[in-house]
Formats: sequence, structure tokens, C-alpha cells
Amino acid sequence: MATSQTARKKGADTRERLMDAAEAAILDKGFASTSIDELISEVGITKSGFFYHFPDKAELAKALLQRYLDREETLFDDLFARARELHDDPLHSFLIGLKLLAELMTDLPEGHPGCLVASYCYQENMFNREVRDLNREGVLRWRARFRGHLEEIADIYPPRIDVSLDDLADMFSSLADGGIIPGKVVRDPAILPAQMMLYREFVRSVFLGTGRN
Amino acid sequence: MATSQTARKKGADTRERLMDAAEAAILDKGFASTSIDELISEVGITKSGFFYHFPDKAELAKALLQRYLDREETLFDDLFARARELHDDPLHSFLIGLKLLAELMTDLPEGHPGCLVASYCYQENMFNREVRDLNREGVLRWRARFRGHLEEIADIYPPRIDVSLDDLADMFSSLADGGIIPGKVVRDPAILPAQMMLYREFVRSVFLGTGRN
DNA sequence: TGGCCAACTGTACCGCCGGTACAGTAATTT
DNA sequence: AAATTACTGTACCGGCGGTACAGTTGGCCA
Repeated sequence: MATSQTARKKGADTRERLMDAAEAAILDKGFASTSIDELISEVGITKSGFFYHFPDKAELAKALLQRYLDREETLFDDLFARARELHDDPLHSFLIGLKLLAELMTDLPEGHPGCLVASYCYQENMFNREVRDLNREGVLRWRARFRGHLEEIADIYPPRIDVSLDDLADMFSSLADGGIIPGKVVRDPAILPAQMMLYREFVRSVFLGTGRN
Repeated sequence: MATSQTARKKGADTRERLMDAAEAAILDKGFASTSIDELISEVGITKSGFFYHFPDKAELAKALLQRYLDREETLFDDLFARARELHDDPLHSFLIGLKLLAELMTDLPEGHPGCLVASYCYQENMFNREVRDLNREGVLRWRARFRGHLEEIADIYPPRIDVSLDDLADMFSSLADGGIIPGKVVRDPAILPAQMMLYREFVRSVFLGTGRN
């Protein structure tokens, strides 16, 4: 059916394939080192074809980050919704969600390909304000999500350790972004899921203590 | 004295200034987007002058990473040696070291400028094997350092939580690299030290438990 | 069946950047 | 006086991001 798809679908498909190629290349080499020429030769179009889809490279960067943040949002929504189905208690469903997440990371045979937010962060000043603001929003959305979980938990389980819930929420993003880096550098896909499981242990200690429960 | 320094010292000084400018620019925009032209105009030499000091951009990248890793090594050596002077117990001196580290991070008014290892990681495939191997070595050195501390601690304090010491060692690098990212993106210098203090809390819970001690 | 429009292609061009190649030079050290 | 260090000056190359714009192809609708 590849040859018989409508023109409208074909356009969106080419755009998606351009973005897929771009995302992989950016996580590999960075945005600046990802040339338009390499993307179009991978997708099989010309330079004019690229500029038909994106007015310039900055718009590609923005579209990529937007897509990335949207995908993560739905992934997390689905995952923690499923965890809540498995256990109604906020703490235990959160712990189940973290476990599911760690399993998801373990199932990536090549390891996590990398986080666009982190990649953009280390090339921040070559992006325009719009992209930088989008990146900032992404970080804040993660914090808000995890803080939401933790507040719900803290209402029921008084913390055994004096920690700020914002910091504990940020800890997850930090460990996720930070776990990807040694994983990529040492080429060990097990580091990231191990860090997520450690976060889980810490959350458990904070709300349940280290004694036998 | 600036005009009366010897030629030998002047050469090393220019090289240092080139590297300082390069490191700051790279942490801001990434390696690929850091042009030789901008570095030489900041330092006040010509393009030929740059290529007198470094045969190509790749050698600059290597020299920068080498210097970065060496500086961090001595910083950590000094810091934990000082912590050991303050308390002879391995656990408590480690906890003191983490506190000192968090304080050091708090004292950076603009926040941590970024980690070169993380920056290189997200542009890995534009560096040659030599630089990539050096980056890998940097990550492994951190793991070894922290694992050393943790083993010494675990010999005295049997862990209350079942964790792998390698994972717990990696957790520090992950939180350091990962804490820098939201700190840079949302421009909040407090995130990184807060994550280090959370790590400290976790280490304390692992070896001392969450009860009152 | 004819015209419209989405999704491109083709060609030509610009300026910046990394890099190469060398020849020359001022200051200092030996 | 010779050699070395730390550069400058000039000229050039190819790749890349980006611009401009005219032309083409194939499906869809009136």
C-alpha cells in the first residue's frame, strides 16, 4: 500500500520520517552537527523538499521537542493510570509505576537513546527563545507530575525523612536524565533502570521507613 | 607584569585562555557550534595562532576534557581528604564530604556551568575514539571513587536496604549530571545542591536506617 | 474532463566555518 | 649570533545552512 497512499497522508509521513531521522541523529551527534543533507538523503527527498516541510532548522527543532514532550506525557499518563488500576493506594501504585518504568527501560536492548531535553540543554544557546521556553516547560511539567503523586502519598503516609517534595519530584527527572548519561557513555543499558529502582527504594524509605514492613 | 612575562609562560597562558573560552562556549552552545573564530577573537589572536596551539579542533576537545577530569579529580581528592580530617568514621566523613560538596554548589551564584562529560555525551559521535574513550574513563573513575567510599562504609555499617554498591555509586554521578540539567533549563541554582543533599539522605538511610539515631 | 493543490524537484547562489599551506616576524633564550 | 617560541598575514578549499524561485507530478473534486 506504500505507493497507493493519498497525497495528504504521504506529506505527513515524509514529515514524520524526517523527524525520526533528525531525532536519532541529534541524540547521536547533537543538533548543530546534524546536517539537513544527511536527513534528506536518509528520507530520500531533496533539500527543497525539506524546506517545504520546515521553514528552517529551528522549526524542525521546535517540532521535534514538541513531539517528544507530547509522547512522554502520554506514556507517563498511560503508565501511571495502569499502575493505579493494579493498586488503589497512591504510594503502592506509584511504586508499581516506577517498577513498570524500570522494566520499560530494561526492555530497550540498545539502552535509552537519550533525552531531547538534556540534549537541547547542553546546546541551549543555539536555540531561540521559543525552543528554550518549551524545554523549560518540559522540565516543569515533569516536576508537577511527580509532585502530584508525592503530595497524594504524603497525605496518607507521613514522611519518615524530612525532605522537600519538590526536591523529591526533581530527583526523578535528575536520575532519569543523569542515568542516561553514564549508560550512553559506558554503553551499559542497565544503569538507567537500576537508578530508577534506587529512586523507588528511596521513596519507599521516605514514606515507609527502612524497617521490615 | 603582564607585558614582562617570558615567552614560555605567555604561550601556556594563551593556551589556557583559549581553553577557558572554549569550555564556557561549549557548555553554552555545544562543541560543534563553538567556532574557532569566536575563540580567537575573545583571546585576541589570529586563526594561525589557534592552530599553533592545537593541530585541529579535536585536539582542543581532548585537551579540554583531560583538564576537566584532572581538575575534578583533585577537587574530590581534596574535599574528601578534608572531610576525613573532620571525622575519622568512613560513613560520617562521607556524609560530611557530601555536605561540603553541596555547599560548594550552593556557592556558585550562576549555578553550575555544566559537566563536560555530559556535554560530550550528547555530541558523542562527532568526537574521535580517543575522546570518547577518555569520556568513558571519566565516568568509570567516578564510579570507582564512590564505590571505594561505600565499600569502606558497608564493612562497618551493614546496609539496611538491599542495594548494589555500584548502583549506589553511580547514583551520585547520575544525580550530579542530572541535577545540572533542570538547574540550567529552569535557571535555578538550588536544584543541584538539593539533589546532593537528597543523595546524602539516601546514603544515611541505607546505612543507618530512618529511625531516630 | 479540467483545474486545483499538495508535495515535491532542479538549479543557482550566498556567506560562514573548519581546515590547509606557508612564508614571515618579533621577542626571548642559549 | 643562532635558535626557538609564539605568533601574524594571506590565500585558498569544500561543506553546510539558508534563500529564491521556477517547474513538475499525481491524486481529488467540481
